[in-house]
Amino acid sequence: MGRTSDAREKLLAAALDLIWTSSYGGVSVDDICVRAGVNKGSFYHFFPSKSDLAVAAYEAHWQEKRPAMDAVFSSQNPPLDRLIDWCRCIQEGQTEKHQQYGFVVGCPYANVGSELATQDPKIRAKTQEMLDRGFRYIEAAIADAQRQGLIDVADATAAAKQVSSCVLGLLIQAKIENDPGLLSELEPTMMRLLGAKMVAA
Amino acid sequence: MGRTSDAREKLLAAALDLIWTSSYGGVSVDDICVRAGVNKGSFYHFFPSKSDLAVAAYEAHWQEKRPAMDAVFSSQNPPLDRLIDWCRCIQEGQTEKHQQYGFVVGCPYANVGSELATQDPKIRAKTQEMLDRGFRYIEAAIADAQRQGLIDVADATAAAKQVSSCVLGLLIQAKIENDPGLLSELEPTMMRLLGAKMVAA
DNA sequence: GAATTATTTGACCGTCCGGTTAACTGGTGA
DNA sequence: TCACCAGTTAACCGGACGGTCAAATAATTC
Repeated sequence: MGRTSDAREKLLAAALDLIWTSSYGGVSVDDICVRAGVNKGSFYHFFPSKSDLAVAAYEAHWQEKRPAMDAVFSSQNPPLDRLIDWCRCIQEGQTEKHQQYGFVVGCPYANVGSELATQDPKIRAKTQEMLDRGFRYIEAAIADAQRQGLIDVADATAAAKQVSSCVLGLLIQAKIENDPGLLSELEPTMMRLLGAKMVAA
Repeated sequence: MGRTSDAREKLLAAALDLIWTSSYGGVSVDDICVRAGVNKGSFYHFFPSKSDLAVAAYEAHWQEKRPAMDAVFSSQNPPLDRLIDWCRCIQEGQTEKHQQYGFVVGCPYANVGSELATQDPKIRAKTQEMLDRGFRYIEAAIADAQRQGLIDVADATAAAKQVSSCVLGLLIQAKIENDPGLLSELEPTMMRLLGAKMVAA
């Protein structure tokens, strides 16, 4: 009944792309509509507000990236390799964006979270939820590594918190210095934090 | 010749306060003028643009905080104590802001840097400069600690980079979760990263 | 093919945005 | 004392902002 449309999906993709490479406040609803090739009226047919679109866009982005995360953090993969592979994914992803846009763009969730944490409770909570989903992968990998005696940590959950914070921090630093090269420190920082037993490559 | 005025200082203080607790994009020139009790015409008498005010406000903030930093990082203070004291300063500062405003506000420099890195080159560069000033204190403390055999690091500069990234990351995380309690991890994360020899408190 | 309904269209709204202007004011230095 | 000029005032600008709406349209179901 009624006609069908891909306008919703086009809006989600346009919003993610524009906000990620700029900022929430720096992108207008008109900008998003133009990029998506959709009229403003249609925008408000699908989303009640700009912030609702943002929340939906982050959810959609996660659903798209989830299979890749599941692959990297598969229990088939040795725990420390999961973390190392993930570091490489981040580094490659950011390097690609840097080549595309001329900027290190950072973590899409942390970007808006940091921008709007004190202004928009809905977006703050969503950002927290998104980051928590990533956190659980790290936590599981670290817990496995701990069980297998590969690392030297007392509390796997606390260590995972430290690791995820450091990743966030390095991404911000790389964004501010606009230097994707900083991300080569991702893996060594992580391993040092975990007291990983060094093995020859 | 001509009259004198404290409007400039009032504008700097208002801008820092409002932008820190909200965001660059979330605060208008009018907001800043109202808070400062100054007319818009006066604003543009002292500053050519909003972003120029922001840059000046961060510079002023640093000059104000600099004596405290010099005290904490004094060479009189043992190297690891400098870092520990600094962690406590951050924690106390953020807790105070949290009580005042109901929000963890994070690092003022990193906030705008992250928001505008891809949009405003002048602000990106200034943010990088501000963070680098802080970095040098850390670097010096870590180099001293290394010389005194208090920590286990190969490259003091690289270790300082890791430490400052982790601090930034923890601040972002605390802001997004709006929980100043996360900042109690500041010191343990740092010490772990440095391979500090544990001493009884 | 008719009835239904999801989608599209684009003009429109009031407000706020960063920034400008020109006339005015009053403290300061000579 | 008085000329000078840094600082103040408030009205003003064009355009962009997030959001609304009623009419038009097309796909789907029966």
